[in-house]
Amino acid sequence: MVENRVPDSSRRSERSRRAIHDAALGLVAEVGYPRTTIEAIAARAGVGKQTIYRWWPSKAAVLLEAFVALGERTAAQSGADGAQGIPDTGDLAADLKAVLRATVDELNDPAFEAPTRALAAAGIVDPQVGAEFVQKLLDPGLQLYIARLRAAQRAGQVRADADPRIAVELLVGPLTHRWLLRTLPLTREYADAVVDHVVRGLAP
Amino acid sequence: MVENRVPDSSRRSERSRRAIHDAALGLVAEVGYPRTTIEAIAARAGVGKQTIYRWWPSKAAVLLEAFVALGERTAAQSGADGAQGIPDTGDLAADLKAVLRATVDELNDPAFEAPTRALAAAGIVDPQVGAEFVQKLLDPGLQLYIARLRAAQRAGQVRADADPRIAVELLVGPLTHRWLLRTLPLTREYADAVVDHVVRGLAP
Amino acid sequence: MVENRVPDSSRRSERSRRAIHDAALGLVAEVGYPRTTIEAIAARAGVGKQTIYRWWPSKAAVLLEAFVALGERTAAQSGADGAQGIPDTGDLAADLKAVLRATVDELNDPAFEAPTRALAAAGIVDPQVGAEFVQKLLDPGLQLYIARLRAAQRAGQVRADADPRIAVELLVGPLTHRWLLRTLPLTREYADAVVDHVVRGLAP
Amino acid sequence: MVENRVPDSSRRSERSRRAIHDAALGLVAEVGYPRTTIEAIAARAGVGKQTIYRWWPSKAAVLLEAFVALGERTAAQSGADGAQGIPDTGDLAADLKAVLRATVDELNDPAFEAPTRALAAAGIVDPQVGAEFVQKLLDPGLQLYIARLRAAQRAGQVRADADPRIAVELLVGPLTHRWLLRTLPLTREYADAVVDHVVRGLAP
DNA sequence: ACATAATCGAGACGGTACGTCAGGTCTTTTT
DNA sequence: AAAAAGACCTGACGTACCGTCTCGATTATGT
Repeated sequence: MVENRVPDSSRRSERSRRAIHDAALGLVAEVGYPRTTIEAIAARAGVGKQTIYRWWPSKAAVLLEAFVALGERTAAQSGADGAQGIPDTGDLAADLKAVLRATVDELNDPAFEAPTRALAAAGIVDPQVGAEFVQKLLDPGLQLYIARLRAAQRAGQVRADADPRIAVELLVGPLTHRWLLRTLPLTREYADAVVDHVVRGLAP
Repeated sequence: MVENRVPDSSRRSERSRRAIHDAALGLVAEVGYPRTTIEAIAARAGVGKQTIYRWWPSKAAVLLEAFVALGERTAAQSGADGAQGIPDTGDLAADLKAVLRATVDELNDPAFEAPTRALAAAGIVDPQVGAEFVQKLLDPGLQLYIARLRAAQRAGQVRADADPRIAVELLVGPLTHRWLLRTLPLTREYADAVVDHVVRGLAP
Repeated sequence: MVENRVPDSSRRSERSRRAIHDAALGLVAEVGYPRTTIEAIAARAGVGKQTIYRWWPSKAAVLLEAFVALGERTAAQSGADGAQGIPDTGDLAADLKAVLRATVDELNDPAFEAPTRALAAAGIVDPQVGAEFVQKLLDPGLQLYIARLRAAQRAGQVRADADPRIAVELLVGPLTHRWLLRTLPLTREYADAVVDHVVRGLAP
Repeated sequence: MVENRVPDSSRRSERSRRAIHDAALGLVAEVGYPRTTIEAIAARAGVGKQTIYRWWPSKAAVLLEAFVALGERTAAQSGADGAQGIPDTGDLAADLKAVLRATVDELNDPAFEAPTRALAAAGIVDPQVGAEFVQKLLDPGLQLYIARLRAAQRAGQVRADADPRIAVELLVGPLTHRWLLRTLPLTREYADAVVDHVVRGLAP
């Protein structure tokens, strides 16, 4: 008979969790993901190793959670105003360009780049991690595009038979491709070009 | 003063190199990339560890070379006829669909999937590896698309001001996105849909 | 700034320590000292290598401790009666011969010979090891001789101005010399001859 | 059937042999015996490793030969006058003290100490090496003592029934003991004390 | 208010793999 | 044929982390 000890999460130390998040993010930024070890995270967080193993299944899971938490904190701080959607000025191409340019800037920001790359790579190899990565980090963003595209559809700017989920990938896929594989530099001009092509393809 | 001993590659054992390639590919297929250790590769190849460290900078480099060599061998075997280009039946969409469907099948083939994912992930994290990955594995394929798109341009089926390099990414990016991040299943239908959208966007 | 992590010896596993002792002694007896590797000791003891590196500075230190522990166990077992001194029958030469003959036998016993030679050799080269060797294994024995010689001095059988510490070396040095350097076979007769000469030289 | 290739020693390069001797002695002096590797000897001597393996069975053998050769060169240089024997002034004790004091000085000379200790230790563990060590380095010296003691016997200063070979060991053993095991500092006074005791024991 | 039970920091433990070093053999090219 | 050079297989080195485990020392309820 297996014990299957399930820790009592109501007793969990919030203090330790935060310390672990911070240590993980700090280490990834400083020495890179592969050299960020659980041992080092524990040491820097002033925490026993077991405390990490008790609550997370893998190093990637720790970093993923830390990253999500960071995102939430940042979002909560900057936007008490509410959920940031994609603006709707009526000009679909312009709206998409505005958002994708911001995405380009973010992807080129070293502070975001290192952990994001690490998580993406981990998710590519480990489906478990990948699923969480997509669900927690990627999907929320993509939903906003879908909403905006649906609005454009209702406004008659996009063909009615186009599947918005596919349309998002037409926009985001090329950007991701360049960024992940570093085929060519990821620029705002490139984002604009992608939007132009895609919007033309979606026109009624 | 740095020593930087450079081994004499003219004395290199071709026998060992091949054995290492085979061992690396075999192990990745059997136990997966992360559990493929240099120690195990050496043992299976009947080779000293030093022989690996002497000639390759990392596990990823070994696998990459092995994979490229495998591709070359396969190509040489199947196509004594010559370089496989993308067919040109005059119908751009149909031609692209044919090739991308084959790509979808390949990406869904477990035999190819494991090592390719591993290499892509390694390349995402390590620019060195990434550059080689792109140059050796990705680019040759992309060049074929570019050639076909240029032909279409000359035939007046594609807008003259469209940049073929960007056009390729519009096609390949979305596929890659789905495959790498596993957002949704990668199907032939999806490939067709992508082609349709992109070709429409490229039309004069 | 040096880290110099000192392990907490109160948490040390006595089980492992004993297993390591046994493995070390066993291996030295079976394959000899130079082919007794730390790796093999760890494997045979069912212990991680780090557990050895954590507590001992060198292979020689392990063997030395194991040998001393063995000696203590043997002594505790055979002599609950108490400390074995050198007998004092009143006849100094006879008493010394009795003990030195036993020493000769021990040195000729293959079970003792191999590890003792190994430790002696290690101590000759490494002063650290040598000091411990002398202190733990050699000195206790020599003290007994000194005590016996002092008694003989008080009994008027030895010149009052003779230094017992030097006298011991006159006895033990020649034996050690033959044994270590294998100049000639080490026999009981030789021991007797040495005693005779030395006792004559010490006579008042 | 074993090949047992015996190299043709008439073709041997005297140049290489000397270079190897020098390299071995230099390295032992600089980094100590254990860290003197065959690889390093070959590199410093500008010689292929095989050249060493071809002519010597072990590292110890190389050093031993180098050391003997050095001794011969030194002897040939200083004493064209002839073989250095032990002086015979008629005063046995004084003559022995003179020689043993010189020995003490030599043993305390760092330049001699390192290689001698290394060779002694190697010989203690490996009988092959030990035999050569005794024969080439130790015995020649001891023979001189034996000759001097026989002369003293003839002169009636030493008991006729004393075995000179044993007498030598009574003299040399204690010195060796102290030096090898580092029980106490090896001083000229100690040498004198040993001589006094031994000579008294040998008196008729 | 306190007993009791789980979490916590700490870190020793059995392991696996790392990347390096050297050993001794073998092959190639030079002398 | 021996020698210089050095690649090769082997095996051990000492280190870094892994994930598990035990050990007091805090908490943090729940009676």
